[in-house]
Amino acid sequence: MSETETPPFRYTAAMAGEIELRWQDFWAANGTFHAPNPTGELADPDHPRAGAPKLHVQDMFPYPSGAGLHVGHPLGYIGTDCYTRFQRMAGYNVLHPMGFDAFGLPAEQYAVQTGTHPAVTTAANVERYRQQLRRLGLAYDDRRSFSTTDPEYYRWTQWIFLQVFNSWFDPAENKAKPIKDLIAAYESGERGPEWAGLSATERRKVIDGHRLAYMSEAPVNWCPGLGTVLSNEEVTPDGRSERGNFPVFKRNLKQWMMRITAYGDRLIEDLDTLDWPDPVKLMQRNWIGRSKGAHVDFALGDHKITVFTTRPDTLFGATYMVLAPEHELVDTIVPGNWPANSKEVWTGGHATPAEAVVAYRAAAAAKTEEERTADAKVKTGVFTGAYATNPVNGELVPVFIADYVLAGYGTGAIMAVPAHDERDYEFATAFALPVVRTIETPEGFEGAYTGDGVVINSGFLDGKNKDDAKAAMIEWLESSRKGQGATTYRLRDWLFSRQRYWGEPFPIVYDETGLPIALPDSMLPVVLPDTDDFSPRTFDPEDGDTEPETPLSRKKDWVQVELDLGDGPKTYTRETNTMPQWAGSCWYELRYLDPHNESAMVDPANEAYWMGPRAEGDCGGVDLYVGGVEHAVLHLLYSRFWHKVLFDLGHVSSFEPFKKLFNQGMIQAYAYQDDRGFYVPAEEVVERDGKYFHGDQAVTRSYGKMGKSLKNVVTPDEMCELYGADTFRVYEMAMGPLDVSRPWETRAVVGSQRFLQRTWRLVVDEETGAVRVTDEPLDPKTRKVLHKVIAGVREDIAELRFNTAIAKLIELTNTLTPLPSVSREAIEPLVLMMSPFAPHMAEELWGKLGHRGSLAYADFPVADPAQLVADAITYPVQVNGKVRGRVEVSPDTPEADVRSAALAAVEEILAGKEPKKVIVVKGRLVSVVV
RNA sequence: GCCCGGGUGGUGGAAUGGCAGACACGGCCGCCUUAAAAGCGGCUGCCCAAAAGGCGUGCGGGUUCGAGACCCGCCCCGGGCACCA
Repeated sequence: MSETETPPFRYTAAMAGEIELRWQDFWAANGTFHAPNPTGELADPDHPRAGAPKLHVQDMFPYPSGAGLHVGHPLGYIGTDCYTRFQRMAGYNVLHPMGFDAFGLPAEQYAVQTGTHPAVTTAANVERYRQQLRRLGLAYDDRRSFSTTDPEYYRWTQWIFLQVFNSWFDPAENKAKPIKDLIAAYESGERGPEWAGLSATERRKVIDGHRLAYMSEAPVNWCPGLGTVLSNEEVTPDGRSERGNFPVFKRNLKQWMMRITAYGDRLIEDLDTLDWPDPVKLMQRNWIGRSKGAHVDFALGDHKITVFTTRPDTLFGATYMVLAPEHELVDTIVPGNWPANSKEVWTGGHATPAEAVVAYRAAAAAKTEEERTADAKVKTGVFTGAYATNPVNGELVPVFIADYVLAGYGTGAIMAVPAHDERDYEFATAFALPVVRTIETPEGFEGAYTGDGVVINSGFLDGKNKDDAKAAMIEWLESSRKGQGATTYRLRDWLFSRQRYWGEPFPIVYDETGLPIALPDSMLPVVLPDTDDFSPRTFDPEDGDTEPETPLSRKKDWVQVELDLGDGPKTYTRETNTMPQWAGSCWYELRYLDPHNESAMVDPANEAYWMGPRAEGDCGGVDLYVGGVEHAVLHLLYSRFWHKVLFDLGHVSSFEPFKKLFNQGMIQAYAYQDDRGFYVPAEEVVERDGKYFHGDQAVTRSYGKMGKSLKNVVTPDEMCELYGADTFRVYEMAMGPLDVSRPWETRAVVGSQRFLQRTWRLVVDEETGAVRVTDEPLDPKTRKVLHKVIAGVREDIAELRFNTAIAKLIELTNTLTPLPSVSREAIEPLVLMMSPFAPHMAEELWGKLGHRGSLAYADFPVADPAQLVADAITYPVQVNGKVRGRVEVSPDTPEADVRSAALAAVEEILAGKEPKKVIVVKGRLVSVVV
């Protein structure tokens, strides 16, 4: 292409670049996108949107990785930018901030490899991200940006930790309360007389046992390969670490936990107040895994085995019991010899029950998680030799151990009802155990019947239905002290400490008792100390018999600290674990509201304005939160939990952080491998006859994520260079609905560039640069098109349907292009409507049209309802479902006239046949049946 | 196995139960040009040489005057969960 022959005033990539950088400077210099707060440092009563209705829109902030952004990353950011630019013009005071989730493993691992401090790497990556995002023209309020690694930010992360630490959960009111209320209750004697007899240290232990953040010596997920423990959520179903894919071992270690299980009910029930995609709600419900039922005690000699069941109504059908192989009572109940009538299949051929148990445990332990899952259909187990008593009918039932019962769920023991539970049925079939039906089962039904029906063989429950029988049985269990109604959760408490360097330090020290002491707020932040030794001790990934060692524990001069915490200067030992990466992202939506407040996490007035409930029963929260579905459980569950604690303690007025959630799709790409399996640069591959070639070599195509190693990365920087940011933005928004994943195709970007060029050309003469717009009114037909487009575009953007909004703008542009003159009446609304998508070009054209300053606060066009009425309606006429003709009539034509006109239009096809039925759908079509 | 999504031209995708394929990419043709690029204009679901016509939204049934959309039964793809008592 010869540059010299391109018209001098054409909208080219070079011109776009010049315009874009200039407007980015203008916006920054004028603080165009600053959003005013009701109070405090960011209040601005003179702002055009001060006191206007608010709209808080937020993206899931990124971890700033060393690789920078590829074209897939900003999809959601551009989406929210288009949406918020539109809503700002439509009158809202818009909060649209961006920050960085900058603690985390990659910077630390890079530090271990290179010696570069994570703070240095992180700062450089954040700066790179900022530049890339700025180049896209994203309209953030830059005063509200922060990184989770800023000490001024993590000061408040630590403060929230202390709020959680200094609280307990009152089940009576189903909410968190200050721990000092609990201490007062103990001191007043209202929680029993024991308190008076306890030593100071014993009292602290009692209190610590109630805190929402507590230390526990409990089985945790120890990952020697990473040198750290992991939360349940960070372990994959096959027992490996989500990061790094190392083996994970269950070990008893003393760790910090957060009592998220206390919030199980509210985390489930409040989902109903949220405007979230159903699959995400479902994933949260499943993860929390609430089941309602009962605990039932089965007597066994002097012992009792407590089981959890969701089907207390079937207790009369419990014909055996199963304990998890690891259950603590197993060794106690095993008798010396097999009882007389033990079946061969029960004993597994072993001489004594003890031998059988040892052998089964060894076999179960040797199975990998994968084998165990794969064998799920084949039930294994062994008889313990013991019999327990069914409390409801006094019958003796054999007690088995089997690995289909999990030690970690419920009580690790079940009553087995083969007639009405599929797993129990399979086991009973394999071990020749009796099946007693307690619910009437349809004739000819084989297997376990889990449906509803009339209760039978169940004494006082007979004749009831399933639900009534459940309630009656729970009542009976409670009154006869054989059990009680109970709810269990799959959700476990949140393991909150990590043995890593690059995270928030805990604001906790230990005194000589070894018990934790919260530092006062005045000592925050506890700054992460400098070091050149970043790595936790890591081990052979397969060696589970290892102990964690934190990087901070090696900083002896930091760990030992002299403080005056009220009773004179004393030496304390600091907590050397750090918080998990989730901590910083658990509350960042709140800090955006009041980012520089030094006396509070957020001023209550600012929180109430931006996030407070709008109506009775409204949960409040961010109005629109956009991000990937991969955070459906982890991040979204943890941040909901923290938000509820802050709500209970009175720090926020909203009880959910994110009112509406939107999951954007992924931009994916093709990758190509040669016959050796090596990836070849995707941009060098050409297609011939449906096959793909790199040079002369045939290559195979695969489809998935963009990645450096796949050699298929396309960056927004390249797109800005080749086409300009506006073209890139329009392309990403036009290529499909925001929530759908789709392949990237660089060569298709040119379509968006042509569209912007055509629009530009409507205003600017490409040869002279002169503005071509006239003040002549539009012809009536074009005016109708204009208003129809305005109405459609408004609706589409409000519903996040950017692709169809852009299609309508293209249609309008294509309608205006062939007209002899370019009317201001059409051009000004077009420029305003394009500004959410192509903001730089729109600003530039707005200036050329004679306006001063930015259009960011100009009124978004509104359609004139009078113009939305069509002049004429064309009715397609169907005969037996096929279109055979059409008639054009004026919109107010009476139905009878439409009908006769339509019949006339298809007279030939009817060929004299009398229509059986004629249906006139007003404004739509006419359907004739013969 | 269970629970969610989703299958529409060569491609990305449009379509409150009412003319399937808007808009765009690609392709073909034309204008402009010494030429090419860019730009502009036209054509572009499939079958048939064309017209007329017929067939078309994963497959098979159904409801309806009318189904891409609703109902029933399958197939395929993507995601989540996976012995949770």
